[in-house]
Amino acid sequence: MLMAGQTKLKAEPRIPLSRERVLHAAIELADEGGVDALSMRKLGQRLGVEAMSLYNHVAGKDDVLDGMVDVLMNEINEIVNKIEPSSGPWKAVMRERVLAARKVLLRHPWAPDVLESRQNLSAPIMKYYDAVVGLFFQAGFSVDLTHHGMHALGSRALGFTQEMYDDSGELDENTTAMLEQMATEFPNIVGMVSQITHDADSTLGWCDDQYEFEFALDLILDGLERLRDREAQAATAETS
Amino acid sequence: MLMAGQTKLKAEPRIPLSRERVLHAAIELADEGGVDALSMRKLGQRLGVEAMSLYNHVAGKDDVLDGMVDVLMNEINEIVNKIEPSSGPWKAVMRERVLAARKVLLRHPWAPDVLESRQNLSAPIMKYYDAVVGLFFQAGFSVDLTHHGMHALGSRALGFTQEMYDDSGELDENTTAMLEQMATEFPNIVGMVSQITHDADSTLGWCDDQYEFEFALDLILDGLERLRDREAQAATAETS
DNA sequence: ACCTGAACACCGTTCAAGT
DNA sequence: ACCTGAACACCGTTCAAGT
Repeated sequence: MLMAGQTKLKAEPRIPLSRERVLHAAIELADEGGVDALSMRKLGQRLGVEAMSLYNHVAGKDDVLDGMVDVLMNEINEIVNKIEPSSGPWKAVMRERVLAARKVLLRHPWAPDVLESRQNLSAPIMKYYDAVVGLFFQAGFSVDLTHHGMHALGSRALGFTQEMYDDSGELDENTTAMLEQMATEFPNIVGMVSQITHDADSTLGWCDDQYEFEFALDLILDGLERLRDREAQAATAETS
Repeated sequence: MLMAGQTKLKAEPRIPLSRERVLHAAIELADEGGVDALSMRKLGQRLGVEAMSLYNHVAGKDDVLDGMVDVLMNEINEIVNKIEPSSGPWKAVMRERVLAARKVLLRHPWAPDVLESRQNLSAPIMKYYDAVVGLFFQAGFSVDLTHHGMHALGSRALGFTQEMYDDSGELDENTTAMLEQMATEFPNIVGMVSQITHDADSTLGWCDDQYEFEFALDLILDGLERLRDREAQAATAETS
């Protein structure tokens, strides 16, 4: 007899909990506040439920993190698999794939951290790497060179590298004063930074992550291609 | 009057606490049990003191982690600075430096994690990078190319890369059976792995981290050198 | 100046209890 | 079958109190 009143009072928590809903909430939480903001208690809170209820749909926090990666990788796989492997030279295709994956990853700042922290052999990740390996094969790379290439690319194959130096720092009058102080201690770095910022129009944000990523990616892909051609050349020389 | 008895009873905790002693104990703890095993409470326990006493010598846990990195980097700097920059071709010198740094890092499994987790601009790290930048300059690299080269190397300049795939896995009869199952889902990876392990003498540990690291390092250094030479060639062509 | 104990605000996870 | 509340064993850090 109170049914009407009940549905009116709280219409939100009608959708039943599920593994998928938990994972999506976890991704939202991490997108907003970073991986540190993700706790089982906050996750439960966001879903309008006690933290302990989550354990009915998820094995524990590790399982949540693994699941988040799988959701993300499925999203990436769906996108990169639309790229036709024979739509152009192998390098262009590889580039397009990697940069498409990167685009997705950039929307999820927690992804590099989480990806690197786990021993990752889940199906969606394997599926991704399998396609990359396949692309090398199709381009005539030997098994060995493909293997080394995968290692050389490392996390770059997925579209990211953990940046060691965050140089998005603004160069206000404070830091420029500090630069002079540092000039004696780190003459080469200071020389490099000051010359680059002087040449550019803007003094802030003196390097472009995207550009640097593509530079290194091309460096590696070009190098691998050269090794492939050298290998092929050596093989034909042997038979002649 | 009880002094003799006191010194006999506990002779160990005579050395007074200090920032340095805290940091070295932290490194020991992390070396043994990984970074997760490092807590302020356990750190205090190891030093025979209440956790809260540490705060007299250290600002907090973040400061401990920063300090650990600095201790490590000082050790590395001391070693790599013994390498004479003009003792050979730039690439050989760079290689030797990077691999020497790597050797130290390999003794501290927590280092990659901690290094990547902090926004690192401390003096010992800057000192390290400054020497690398200096080496590029000395080898005739332009400011821009040096800059891109630093980014391309990334954490590799320090001697490590966060491995995405840990393939030290042993291939026992269990996993080989699994491989066949996976063959349909990940044909390229399975093909690559099986062929490589078949060619090699041993079926376990089918790749050598050190070899892969050096392969990628050489790939990048070779690529950078080629770009440097092309730049120089373009410059002379312009003047003639 | 240095160390301590109790306390606070958090964690992940277990378990018996509820419906 | 699913959710809850209390509890356990941990965190980092603050603060008043001791010496």
